[in-house]
Amino acid sequence: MVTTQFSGSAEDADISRADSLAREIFSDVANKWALLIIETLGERTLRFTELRGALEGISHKMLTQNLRMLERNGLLVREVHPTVPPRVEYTLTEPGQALRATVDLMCGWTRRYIGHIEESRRRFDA
Amino acid sequence: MVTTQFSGSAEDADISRADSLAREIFSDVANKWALLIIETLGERTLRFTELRGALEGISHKMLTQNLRMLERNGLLVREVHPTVPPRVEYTLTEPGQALRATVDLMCGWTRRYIGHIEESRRRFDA
DNA sequence: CTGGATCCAGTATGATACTG
DNA sequence: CAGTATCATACTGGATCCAG
Repeated sequence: MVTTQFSGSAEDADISRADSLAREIFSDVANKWALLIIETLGERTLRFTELRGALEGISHKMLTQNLRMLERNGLLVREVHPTVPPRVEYTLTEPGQALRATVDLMCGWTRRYIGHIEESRRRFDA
Repeated sequence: MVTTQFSGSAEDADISRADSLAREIFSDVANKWALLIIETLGERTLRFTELRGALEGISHKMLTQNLRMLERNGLLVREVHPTVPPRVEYTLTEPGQALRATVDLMCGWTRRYIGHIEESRRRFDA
């Protein structure tokens, strides 16, 4: 990944820069709420409050922070309708949709191994 | 996922229990270090110190914590060789390997969109 | 409705020292 | 080498209040 490592040439500086950037992106994206937002927004465009309801358990602040972060990375777009009261909609971009595909797989993985894991935990906790 | 929701029947309790378990698993797994460990260990069995070297930036404590958590969930096995000095090896299980496949995709995603993202960030930060 | 700002508690994390 | 325990600290995340 992340550890791309071809090295040896004169572009070492570029490579390590790209690596650290990849790390940074990975750290941004590889967190519970970010992935859950991507997953939820994958199905359809949602407003702030709708999203918050769908996520269940996320705080106002967390949602805002993560949305800003995802917007900054270009994974979603924020559309403000200048009405009153304001109406703001969040939509996944193409990169966001692409990421969503991988999140779907993780969700599928969870469903598939949930039994395994529950059993493993029982054994471990004993 | 996570939001499985068939509902309506008498097994609602079971379903919501499964959902909360799925949530829990997802929270465990969807974090930077856990995924990076899975990814690194995917290539081959490693010892504690090797793993720590490969990850670069992780503290002794964080590594231990995450390894315990992954072991508890049955994503990897911890093999202790009773020699002196001790030798402990960590290997991905089948569920672990399966998860690794999805992490690989995330890594691929990062590589593919790293340019997009860098550009998006520049625009956003202005 | 959306979201920024602030305050504060709880937790995560790192450094260090110690054991087998 | 691997791992635990302890401690100090930074940071995260939640609650609340205010504004457009």
